[in-house]
Amino acid sequence: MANNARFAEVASLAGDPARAGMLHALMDGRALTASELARVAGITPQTASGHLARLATAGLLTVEKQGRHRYHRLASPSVAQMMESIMQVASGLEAMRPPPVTGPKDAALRAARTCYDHLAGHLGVSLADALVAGGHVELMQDAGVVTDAGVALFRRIGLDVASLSGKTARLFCRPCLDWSERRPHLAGAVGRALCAHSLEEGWIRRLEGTRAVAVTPKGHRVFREAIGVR
Amino acid sequence: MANNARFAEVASLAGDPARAGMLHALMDGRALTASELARVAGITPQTASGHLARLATAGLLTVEKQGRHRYHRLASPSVAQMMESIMQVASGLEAMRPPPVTGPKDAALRAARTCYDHLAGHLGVSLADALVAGGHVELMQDAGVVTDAGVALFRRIGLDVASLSGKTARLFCRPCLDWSERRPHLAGAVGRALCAHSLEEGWIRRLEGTRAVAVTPKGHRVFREAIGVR
DNA sequence: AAAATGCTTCGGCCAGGACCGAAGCATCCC
DNA sequence: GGGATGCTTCGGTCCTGGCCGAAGCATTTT
Repeated sequence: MANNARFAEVASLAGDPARAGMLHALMDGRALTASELARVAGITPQTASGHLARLATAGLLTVEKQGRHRYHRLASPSVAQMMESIMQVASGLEAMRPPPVTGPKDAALRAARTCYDHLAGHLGVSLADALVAGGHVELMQDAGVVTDAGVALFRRIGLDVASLSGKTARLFCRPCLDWSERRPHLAGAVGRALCAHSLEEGWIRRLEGTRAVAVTPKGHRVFREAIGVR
Repeated sequence: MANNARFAEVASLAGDPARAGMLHALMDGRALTASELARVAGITPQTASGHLARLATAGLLTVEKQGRHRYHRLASPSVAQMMESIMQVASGLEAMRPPPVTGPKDAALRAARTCYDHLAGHLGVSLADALVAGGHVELMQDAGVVTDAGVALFRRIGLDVASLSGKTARLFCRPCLDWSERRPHLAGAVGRALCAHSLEEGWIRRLEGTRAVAVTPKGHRVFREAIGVR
């Protein structure tokens, strides 16, 4: 079965610690240079170069040449979703394994981070909870929809979710199980839009070099007063 | 980052061709013995035993001892979903790679197969298409719902989907991109129920030793007349 | 031009792990 | 009991692939 070979190729590509580290670093959707990726993976540039070449020719990454830099990013959202689902399984094991070693950097990640294109961590889960509690979103295991009240709420904070909808009248969002909180948060078109909007409006901002984000004072206010978090 | 190690462990576990083959064989949700799995992977029982032990201690598989047989199955749906998402990425690459080598066995798989707990392949996609065309299901990229007309349709063929719904009034189903057809089919609670019901009613039956299924004459009739396939 | 920076290619080292044959336990059957 | 059958453990071979140092290109800077 030729398919099996491709499957194994992709999985083993993600299965090397150094490459996994680099892929993780790219999970926030940005493009990073080869040297930056070498640093986060803790390997020399030569070694990283080899890894990146393999990932690129396999189609997991796309490379953009710019001057003497080469910017790497995940080739598609489906790669990010694959990463998420592997994390999902990996964190599931964690439950019955040695205690979670939580460093200070880890704490920031747990508090709030981006999950490729949407918000995750404690912040992501809190937002989802508040939206569900307020009747703005209905979530189930496999899918979710934004209610009419939800559409109104999003418009109030300056986000026109109605324009995200395709031919259908309904507005869907995808629940995404959080590996640290073990509860669903908002992904899909709505989650992506909310995350992007929050960055634009300055409600959150990225922390240098990680996927972690910080909630600004303005963001605290909006999330609490408009959405009802906490 | 300790998480990274777990991630890499899981991915590399899936990244070995022999193990990938065994995991694939288990994607229909059934439990298989060690020797059966050794055969599908094309390796000796000793080698398979080692692989299975690793997969089990890592938590990807659960083992059930029964007499002198040991039955192995995927530990959880999240493992199946991980497999799906890796297949997704792997088949994405296929687009720009050598032509798909389609053997006769592959043809059966493309026609109709189970994807862990729901129907995929040409059959799965056709069913989804027909349900959407008939206004029984609304599908978008991230999620889908069964309409009132859909609930009635499912009841007509003896499937009480209303009982699947949790606390919410709505009935969700998850779209799952098909690796052979490149189009979405029905997964999630509704997809699972439809697949199980079809097996019970004898509309489809499993082909020995693979994930492929055959549509029976009775099944052809039901799918065509009640759901409007083809 | 010359030097610095970012990245890649080459060559060689080394460890992890995939594989099988043989042997050892269990369990079931006669 | 004796003999199949299913599975595992052990020991040993072999090869893939990850890693780095050194050298080689390409681009930008001085």
